[in-house]
Amino acid sequence: MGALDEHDRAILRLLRQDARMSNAALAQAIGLSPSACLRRLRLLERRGVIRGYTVVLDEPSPREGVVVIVQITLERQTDEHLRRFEEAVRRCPEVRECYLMTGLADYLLRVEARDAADYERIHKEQLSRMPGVARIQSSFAIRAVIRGA
Amino acid sequence: MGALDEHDRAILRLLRQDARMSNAALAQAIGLSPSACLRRLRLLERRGVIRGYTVVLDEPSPREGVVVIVQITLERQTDEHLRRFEEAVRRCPEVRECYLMTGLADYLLRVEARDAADYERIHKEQLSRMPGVARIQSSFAIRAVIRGA
DNA sequence: GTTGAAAATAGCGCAGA
DNA sequence: TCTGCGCTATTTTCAAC
Repeated sequence: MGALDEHDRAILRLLRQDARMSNAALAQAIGLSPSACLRRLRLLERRGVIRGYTVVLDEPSPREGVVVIVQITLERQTDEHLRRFEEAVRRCPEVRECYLMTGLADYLLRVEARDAADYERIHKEQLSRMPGVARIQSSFAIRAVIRGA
Repeated sequence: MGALDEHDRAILRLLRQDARMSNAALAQAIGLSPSACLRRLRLLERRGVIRGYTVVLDEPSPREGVVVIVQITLERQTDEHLRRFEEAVRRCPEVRECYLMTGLADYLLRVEARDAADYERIHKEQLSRMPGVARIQSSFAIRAVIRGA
């Protein structure tokens, strides 16, 4: 049931590049009729393969921003709790990386903010409001020696 | 020039949640006519504020290898010690990111290895031999939710 | 920023391989 | 079951105000 065929993969590949392209253009690109293409798309959404669509914003120039390593502990570690938290974290553009970890904390995040005040906003408005969050521990990077994306 | 007003921010906030929502719905949500809303959207795209749109998938594109978050404490934090350590860490290709941190540990690294045995080799032959290293604490990532470079 | 009209698109039922 | 076709409501897009 969980198998994606060639058409499904083509849909995902194209939408990754431009999620706002019309279904008509999408259909033509993969060589299907618009209705067949749309039906596949809705099925991918309903199956949960596609969680949503988001805008890619212009990133603040990497030298200016401040990097914060955030360790987050959830109240519970059930599949449902993990799933809901991850869904929220994927929608937060300031979170550049996120790993489910072994050890004390559940998640390790790399967050990029413009400055300390901006991080305070992200902490208050985004991180602390994510579902199931029990504890947030933030460590500021003084300097990047080797920088990620 | 670079000022985003309340309407622009509303557009970005809504598109972050669902980039495929229709311009008509977007316009209604922010209280503007569809054409005014679309003009703002196109302007945000042309200005580069909006870089693009992508689909949020259930799983990040799978890549091979295991991610290990490594916290390293140095024996001393003098400039010379930091410099020599950083020089060594830059030469180690398995270290994908490295930050000088506030808090308990001095450095936080993201290391990518092929598997656990490969990480053991990196730990033994590279990390533990870096100059001035007092303590190495490794945490394995179970899964990448949002993946870095 | 708004209105309105024309073109394009989405979304749905239905029939066929 | 999945595809393609036709139809209608909705949406996009552009012009004029």
